[in-house]
Amino acid sequence: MKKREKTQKRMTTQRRVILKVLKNTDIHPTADWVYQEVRKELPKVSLGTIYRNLGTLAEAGEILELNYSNSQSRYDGNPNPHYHFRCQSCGRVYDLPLPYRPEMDKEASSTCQHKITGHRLEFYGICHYCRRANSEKSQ
Amino acid sequence: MKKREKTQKRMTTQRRVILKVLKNTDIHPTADWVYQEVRKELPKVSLGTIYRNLGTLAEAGEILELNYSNSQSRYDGNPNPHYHFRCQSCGRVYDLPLPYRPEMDKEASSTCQHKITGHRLEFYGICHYCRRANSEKSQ
DNA sequence: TTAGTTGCAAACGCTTTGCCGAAAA
DNA sequence: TTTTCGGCAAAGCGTTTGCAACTAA
Repeated sequence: MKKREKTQKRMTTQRRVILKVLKNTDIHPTADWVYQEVRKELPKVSLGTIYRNLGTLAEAGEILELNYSNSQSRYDGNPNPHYHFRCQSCGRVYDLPLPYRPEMDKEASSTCQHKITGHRLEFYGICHYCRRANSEKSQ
Repeated sequence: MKKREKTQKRMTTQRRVILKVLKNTDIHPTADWVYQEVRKELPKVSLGTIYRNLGTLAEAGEILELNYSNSQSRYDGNPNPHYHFRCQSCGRVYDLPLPYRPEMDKEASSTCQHKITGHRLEFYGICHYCRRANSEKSQ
């Protein structure tokens, strides 16, 4: 029951380009990758602006921040809840075409006294790209 | 089927105390909390030693590193796969008494070409402790 | 006009690492 | 004796923030 932020958000050129970049890729990029892309269009943009806007957009529910793992966050232009696969070899993140299961929250709620509002599920292993690279290497 | 590390690990006083501290709590502490606890017994221990040993123990499969979220890692003295609940208000992590579901890996595998070896599932919301604190505050 | 936003650079916080003396085996 | 490990402090790295100028509304 958090009170809505009072400050209203402005649609700036920078925010528009950042959002566009994110909506047009499915690689779940890091903040730095977004920075490099946005720079192609707005050469003077700063990394601080990228972070600030990614935060603003995530807070507004327009994108997802995938901050599993304590190294870098990755961002997803698709804000609908869905599951991911993360490659332990290269770090890439992929979407998985699995149905989202809100009933798991209910099941979990019945086992404890916490108020459960959602869950995050991430699979890991070796991605098809790295598997191929490895089998080529070992030949 | 990862190849065993060649270098053999020594059981030092520091490592023993760190492991003991972790096995005797269920709060999924941060490295710094472990540091403070270990210092009560070994006042000269350094934070670097804590981090090195937590890494070694996690690699050896004796503990789990819960590095969801890109802030601080938390550590779990129970190395068996299980699910957690994280409070979005205070950051505490709790175990959930839900059965672990290895069959989800098979189901996910059938939807893609990646080699899936496991998954991590974390529920979130507001913990019972914070709920109580909030309702008291608003009275 | 005015309150949110930007670019810049410095600061931050957690974690890792290099060095050398200490201690397991 | 050999080889890993620990204490210390500095470095690393992704991210955040303070500030003055700028700009959307």
